[in-house]
Amino acid sequence: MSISTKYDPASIEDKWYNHWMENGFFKAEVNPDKEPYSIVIPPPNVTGVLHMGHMLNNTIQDILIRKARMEGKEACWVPGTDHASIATEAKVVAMLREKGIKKSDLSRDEFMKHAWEWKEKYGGIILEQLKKLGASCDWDRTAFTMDEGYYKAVIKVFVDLHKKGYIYRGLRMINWDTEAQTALSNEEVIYKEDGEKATLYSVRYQIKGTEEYVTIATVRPETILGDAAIAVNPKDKRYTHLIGKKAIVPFVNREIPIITDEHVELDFGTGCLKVTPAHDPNDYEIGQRHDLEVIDTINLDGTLNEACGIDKYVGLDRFKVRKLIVKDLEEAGHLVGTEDFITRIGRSERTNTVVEPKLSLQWFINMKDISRKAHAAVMEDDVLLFPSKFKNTYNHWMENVRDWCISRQLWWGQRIPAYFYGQGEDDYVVAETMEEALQLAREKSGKADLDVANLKQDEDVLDTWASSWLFPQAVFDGFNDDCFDKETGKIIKGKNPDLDYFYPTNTLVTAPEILFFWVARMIIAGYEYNGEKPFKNVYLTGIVRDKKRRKMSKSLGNSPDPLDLIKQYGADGVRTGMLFSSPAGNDLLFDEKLVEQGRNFSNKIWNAFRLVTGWEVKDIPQPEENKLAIEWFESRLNQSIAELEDHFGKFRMSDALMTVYKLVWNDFCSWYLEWIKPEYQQPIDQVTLDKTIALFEQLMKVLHPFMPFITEELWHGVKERSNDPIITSAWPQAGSFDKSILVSADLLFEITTNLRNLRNSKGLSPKENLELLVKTKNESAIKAISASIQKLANVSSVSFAQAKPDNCSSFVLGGDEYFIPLNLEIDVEAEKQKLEEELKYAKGFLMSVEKKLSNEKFVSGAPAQVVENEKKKKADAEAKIKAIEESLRSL
RNA sequence: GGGUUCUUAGCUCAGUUGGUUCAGAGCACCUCGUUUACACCGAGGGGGUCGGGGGUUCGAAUCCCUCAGGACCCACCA
Repeated sequence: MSISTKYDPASIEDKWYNHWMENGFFKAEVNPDKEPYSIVIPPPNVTGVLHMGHMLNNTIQDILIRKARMEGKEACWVPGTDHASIATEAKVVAMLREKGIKKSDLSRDEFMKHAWEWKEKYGGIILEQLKKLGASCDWDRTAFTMDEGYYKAVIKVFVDLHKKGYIYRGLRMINWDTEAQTALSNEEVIYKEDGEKATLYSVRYQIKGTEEYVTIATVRPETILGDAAIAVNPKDKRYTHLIGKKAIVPFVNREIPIITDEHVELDFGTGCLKVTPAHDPNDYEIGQRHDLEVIDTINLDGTLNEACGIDKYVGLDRFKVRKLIVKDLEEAGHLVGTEDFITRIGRSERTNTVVEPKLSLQWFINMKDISRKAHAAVMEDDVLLFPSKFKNTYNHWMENVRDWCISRQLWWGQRIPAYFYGQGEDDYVVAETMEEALQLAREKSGKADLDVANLKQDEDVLDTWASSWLFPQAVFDGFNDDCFDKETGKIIKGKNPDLDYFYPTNTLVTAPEILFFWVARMIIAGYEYNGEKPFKNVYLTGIVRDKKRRKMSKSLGNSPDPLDLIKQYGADGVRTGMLFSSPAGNDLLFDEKLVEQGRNFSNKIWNAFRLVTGWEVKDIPQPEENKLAIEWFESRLNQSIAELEDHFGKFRMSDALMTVYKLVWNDFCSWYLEWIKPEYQQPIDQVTLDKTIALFEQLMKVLHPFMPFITEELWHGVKERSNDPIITSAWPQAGSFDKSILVSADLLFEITTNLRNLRNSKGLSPKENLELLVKTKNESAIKAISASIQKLANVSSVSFAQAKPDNCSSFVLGGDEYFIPLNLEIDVEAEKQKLEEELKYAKGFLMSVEKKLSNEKFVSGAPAQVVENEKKKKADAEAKIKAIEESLRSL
């Protein structure tokens, strides 16, 4: 045999991927004769690189799409990338900085030119990497969320939602990233799990006209200069006498009122809260309730401004000022004390800077009404979440849905199509183009002489999610002018064949982290624009962690390079490795050993192939036992396929793989092949070989979605079939199976195992021939499998006996006794002990069964079937006990 | 603080409506084996009483209560 004993993935993976590509097997188009099956990829960041999370996620998608393709569906997997405005802009800014270019020195157009250049250069690397994994995406459909059509779709939706009254502009306290200088949505603010160390400062404020002081506690003393009030709880008796009086802000000597508000907690700090409406969300709300002045003392870049009233702080960073002011307060005698304090500081997901609450004019989508159908869709199982536990989370979020801040103070993204023609807050119009805007502006302002020069487009761009939430429609060009009706704000059916055919998509595979960021919003957009869900199933993968349960991250250095892994273990090995340990909805504890197991599995398959294709065929009769082996494996295969379908139906991918894994390794390799394998260097009969190859082909098919490369290679290895690749072959259907054959084979396997065990314990070589004598009431059952017993257990003869011959070892199965004559000294004591242990167990078991059966309440209360089963158990146990006792007696 | 959820062999997990020996799987582990597809292998084996306690029931890993310990989501105390 000249083929290597090791499977070498590197030598074939590119070959087959190119073959699939060249033949257009990944392409999907409208085909009325076929049922569509579509998946849209969760678009990775355009400048991102492949990490383990992508590997898991895309492996699952590829499995689903390949299976659907084999099932004869028009399988369409749309790939794409996301422009990821903050992340990408940050990268571009950093790149420019390295070149010595400041963003602030560039015009918007110049910056965008750099950004596009960057995108062209680095964008899409991640998609190339996905090809190495075997991803069978329809690459001709590759989408980008800033493509021209996509860009227009986003703008159309903004205009439409504004028209429908869902979009509004408002002054709100938002999360401000002082480094990226943009607003962030709540979801983009990260709080460290255990909080962060901070210092809680106690500062005293003098009460006007007295020598009395109130002491407040704060972690942000730099905001003192923006204080507008001191608040106490109305129930707090300690301060009742101060209510209505004025306190004096240190240094600036502003007089601020002492007010009461329920928000203040009695037992925190001193019970006095300084209220800084400009720099704290809660304080802002208190300010609203009490009509307090908003004194904004912090600039967009995090430095203090003139409003703080102290010249020496102006222009300094908030954290520097904090240090300075603490020192100043101390010197002035206002600092009463400090203590260490653990608090939860919000940081920007993208830049990691401490988020500054900031009042600012931003654009929002009012979520309450627009999300109603999307909420119901999940609750009523129109959209299914896997695992379903996320239904609760989804429900909770949707019930408390908050308005979505969609403006970002960046350049890289879809620019908000709002055009201002005056200084007033309301002096703007929203339109797709400058021309339309001009017309609208003339109408709204009543100034017919307005021209383009008088219009100023909003500088901000939209949140990235405000583009990716349209992904399922936009990738099929669902907002083009033909099918998107601007009057009704709906996508009309019958105008876009692609969309009509592939939408709604079937399954979305993504991470739970973006259930609200993305999934919920896509569902909202689906109902808003198509009046229909964007996908039927949502499979939520776990997070890939290392074996210590730490999240994989660059800084920890615990994340392997996926491409290295593929090089080392093969794409199929990596795919199966990832899947071995990813139960639905649970985190994947990644361990390279899993990938090793995947590689080993590839090798096992490879060697089964070598065996099956290595025999010489001769015109000889088919051995009796081979017929049984084939019948048995056919039944096992059908049983396994049924099980596999069940797992797939429930999105239990790990279990699905495990079913196939065990079928191949245990049933096919360990039992079937040993069963039919000819003696060394002996030929095989034609019938068995043909059947075996056919069975092997079936195995390759069920393996193909999991392991596309090796299965394609071996599919072509067993037969010349240039125009008939496995990727488009027909998925096997689960046929019926003969239960009696499975039962019969189980007995065969049990006998074989017992005999192997005997050899093991007696130190007998597997090569040594043994004889088997059976005492049974059902000789025909043994006769049916005796040839197979001889083959599998290396037994020279199987015959029947009425009593135990001398010098035998024995075992008991069911009510039957099996004797193996040995030319050895039998250790009678050991045999006895073994049998007595079995007897003890059997008797104990019988007792528990009898106890149940003698319980009248059980017999009358339990269903007839259950009682019947107990009776059978009793009879079986009795037969077994009898056989063991006989064995013991004859020792 | 509000909510959701989990705790089954050394590890990662199955265990559908309580009842077929339901206590399972894969990996790991131990013993033996250089057998003629594969040592990236083969054969065999030992491990848990289902987080603790209480209850319902003829019967509970499976239902209820309680305690302990995780995880996640939301909100957030200056």
